[in-house]
Amino acid sequence: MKYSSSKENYLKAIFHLQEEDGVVTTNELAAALQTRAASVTDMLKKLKTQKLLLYERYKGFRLTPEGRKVALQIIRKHRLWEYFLVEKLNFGWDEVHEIAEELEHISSKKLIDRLDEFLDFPKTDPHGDPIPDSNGKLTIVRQVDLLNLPLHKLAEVSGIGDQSGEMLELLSHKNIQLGSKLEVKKRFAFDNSIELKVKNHPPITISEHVAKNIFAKYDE
Amino acid sequence: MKYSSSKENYLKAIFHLQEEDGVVTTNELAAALQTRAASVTDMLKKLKTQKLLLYERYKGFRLTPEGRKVALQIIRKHRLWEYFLVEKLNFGWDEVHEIAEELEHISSKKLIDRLDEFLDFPKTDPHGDPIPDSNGKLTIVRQVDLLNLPLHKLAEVSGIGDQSGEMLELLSHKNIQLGSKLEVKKRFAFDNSIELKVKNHPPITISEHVAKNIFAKYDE
DNA sequence: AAATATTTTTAGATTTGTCTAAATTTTATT
DNA sequence: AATAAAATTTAGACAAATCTAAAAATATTT
Repeated sequence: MKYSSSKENYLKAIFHLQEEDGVVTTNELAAALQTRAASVTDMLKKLKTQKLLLYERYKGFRLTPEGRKVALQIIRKHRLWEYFLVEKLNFGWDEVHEIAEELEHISSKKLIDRLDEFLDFPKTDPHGDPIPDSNGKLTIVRQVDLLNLPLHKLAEVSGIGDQSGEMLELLSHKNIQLGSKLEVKKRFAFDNSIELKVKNHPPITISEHVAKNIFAKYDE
Repeated sequence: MKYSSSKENYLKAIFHLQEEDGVVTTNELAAALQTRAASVTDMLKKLKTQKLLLYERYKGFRLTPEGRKVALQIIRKHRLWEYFLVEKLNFGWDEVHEIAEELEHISSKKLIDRLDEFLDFPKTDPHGDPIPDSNGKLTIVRQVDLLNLPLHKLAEVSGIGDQSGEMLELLSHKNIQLGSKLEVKKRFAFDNSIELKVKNHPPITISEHVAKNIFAKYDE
């Protein structure tokens, strides 16, 4: 089935807001799409008749499995094009969004699968967001602090909580930086300290306090 | 200025029909765009108010310089995307047209100039049609038989008139085939025979009769 | 040049997506 | 629980692009 660019944009926006908030409201969606609440209501009714949305007036709405599938295809296209623009055409990661907003509505599935192959099946876009695969399956990337990272799970450092000079000095000494690949080797119940293995470096130990302030992401 | 996909399609179709026929009629255009004559008239009026078309009712129409410029930008985009699809994504030359019909309406000029660079500034698309440059300038490709090919002008064999077995045998022996790059080194007034240099082969001589049946294209 | 045929245009409708303003429903507050 | 506030929906309108059917202009044939 083919849908208009406008419908695709609604589906995509609902999907994203659903992820964030759990529930989506008409006003929220209107704000996200830079349009009016009345226009949103109109479109919700259309999406409902096409069975892309479960919707009852005044009672809120959410995507059907089919609506979710369509949304994921758009997101796949958006993120693959962004990757292409940055990696092949040398755009900066901050200037690709607008162009990808247009490219994501090109309909050919074959095109996007070939592009995926050409780019060597990237797993995330230039902003670090995951790219759904050809079947619309999204590898969920969990982001947790190191206290909650499962044992022996390979993860990538994606954020630092306390960014004080002291913390950064400590991290630098322990060879931990954004993008570092690491895994938790052992936890000590006595003081909740953690033994870590950072890729290409010898094992180290960090305190509970430090562990709480390092965030890492991993495939589910 | 940005124009709707529909307007861009009209401009492109008028440009192509103008090239072919010199004059374009409402019915012709309707046929080319798979639409009705009444719809064409409606759009012609809109294009006129936007100064993209010179048009008087019942009296025919033609593009203004501005309309031509817009048409050439669309054609540039179409052909660059076709080249990309064939050269980078391994599509067959016969399956790219439809996809390029969508891609040609992506608006970013920066995108298309970067793509051009990425593709190493190709001069023609996979069908051999010329790609307008960033300023909308179209390198006109002349196709002539070898009797009329200017001396020392590098050209590419693009067609064979007499396709008899005898002719093909002769061509094969002389290492001439579709796509061969060649130039005329000398003409002999005595019998109108021609000395040719085919790329990567020693010089050869062909008769007037043979020369008349080989067509080649070159940049003007 | 009159009659006929063809082409082109107009008039009026339709569809998609949007809008404003008013009405309705739900939620929050006194 | 009554009232006020906020959110949502309806009603009616508009622009873009298209359509059908009828009218007008041009071209062709007798």
